[in-house]
Amino acid sequence: MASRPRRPVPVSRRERPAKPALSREAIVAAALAVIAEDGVERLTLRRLASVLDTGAASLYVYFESTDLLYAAVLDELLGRLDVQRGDEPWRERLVALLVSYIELLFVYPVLARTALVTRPSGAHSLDLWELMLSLLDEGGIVRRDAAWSADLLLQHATATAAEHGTRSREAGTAAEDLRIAEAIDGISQATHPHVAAAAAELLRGTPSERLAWGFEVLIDGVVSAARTRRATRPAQSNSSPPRASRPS
Amino acid sequence: MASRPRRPVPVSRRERPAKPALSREAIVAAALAVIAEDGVERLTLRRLASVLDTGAASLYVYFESTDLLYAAVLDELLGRLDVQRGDEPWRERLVALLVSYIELLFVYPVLARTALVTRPSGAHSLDLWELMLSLLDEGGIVRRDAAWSADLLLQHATATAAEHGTRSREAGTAAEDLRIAEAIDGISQATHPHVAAAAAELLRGTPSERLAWGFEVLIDGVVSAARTRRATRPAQSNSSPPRASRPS
DNA sequence: ACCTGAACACCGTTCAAGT
DNA sequence: ACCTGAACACCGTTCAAGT
Repeated sequence: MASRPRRPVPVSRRERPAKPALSREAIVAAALAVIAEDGVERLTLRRLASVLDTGAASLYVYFESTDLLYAAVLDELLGRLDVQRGDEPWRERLVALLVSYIELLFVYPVLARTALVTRPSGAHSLDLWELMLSLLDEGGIVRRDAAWSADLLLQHATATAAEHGTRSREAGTAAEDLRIAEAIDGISQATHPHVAAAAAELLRGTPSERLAWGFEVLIDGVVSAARTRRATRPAQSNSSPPRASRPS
Repeated sequence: MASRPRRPVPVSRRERPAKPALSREAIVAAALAVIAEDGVERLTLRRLASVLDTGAASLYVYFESTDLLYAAVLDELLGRLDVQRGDEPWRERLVALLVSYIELLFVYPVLARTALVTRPSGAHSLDLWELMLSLLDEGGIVRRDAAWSADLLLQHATATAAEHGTRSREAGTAAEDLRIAEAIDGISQATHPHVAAAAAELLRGTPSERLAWGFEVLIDGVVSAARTRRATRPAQSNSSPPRASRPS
């Protein structure tokens, strides 16, 4: 071991190229390495740039903002989603897909929070949407409802991951639980009878029980809404109204 | 919480006292002033401290973190929520309440994003929960479902405000729309037939149409789930399982 | 066109030293 | 206990000057 130099001095062929060429793919790959090494909270432009042996400014050639970078990283991670399911009914497969999605996001709450605002639009997100829409189609949900339903289900999953994932990871979880418990203790039976009565229920259930319940409720709602619409408005027009304007 | 009498300002020579005493109330009031003047994006500890003529460190005597401060500010804003409704049926009043809530949060997307992680637990949030639970009770939703349902409905509203409020306010909205339109244009009919077919539907509808649809679906789901549970598990135990453990 | 160092304009939080 | 200035340890983004 004495003969082995601690650090390979520059040779003609470097084993680890000091400076890989920049590209969207290389940046995303480096981001995954940073996440694996330091956790997703440490994924900043400066940290990422230092791994790539450059300055943060260089990354702006490939991504207009950190949010778009995060979206690309999440899209890459979505490629790891295990979506293959056998011949179960559509509803079970849909729930399984959503659970996989949320479990993935749970590990990266920062990405979940960004995804709420800047949705990934890469190839793997497209695959996810395709699968969700095909499952809803299998379930007999009409196309218009299917599009909005997929959006609703994904938003629910993303928001739950953003909320829950963060809290479970931070040191403040115990303090947060205490704060909520205190708030509940202070509830007056006289002024807030329903909250007082429901307090125990609010804290009840495991996260996965609540998650499963939430998905069932959403899917029930989607099925029920689709049924209602079919019954009351069978001749719904499919012509496109003008592009949606956003409320100020 | 009874309405506090307007603070009798001691008539001194100063029109604007240079240094009001610090307190949770004074800090929240100053935060509302900062928001009104500079917008909610400018609500930082440093900015807030400068309005209060002190250093940011002083605020830590009253709030452990910015998130808890934001939660207190949002709770105060929830006091402005117009919740009085006449004798409409529970469902209409519930939707109206949720729409009011979301319209409020729309204006303060930063607070909405924080509320997703650190829920306000002040007096006005308690009032909101009380009203929601009483409406669900009126709708015949059993207690356990009511608690989880209120949570689901509020999370949906908060997440929608966090997502949409931000986007409509930022300069990047047009760029974001363009990005999505481009992603949709690039969809292959061969590999993603359902997405291609649903693309138009995905962009359709005004925000308020989608919002209304979402609430209807959620409430349908809640009603449907409650009905199913009543039918299939009438003798559900109310004993408390051990405190929920969070998935790692 | 791509890349860079340096600068710009900020952050939240902690802490020793006051009162 | 409350308050403070200063420091600590960072941020994302822009821009002029390179190649």
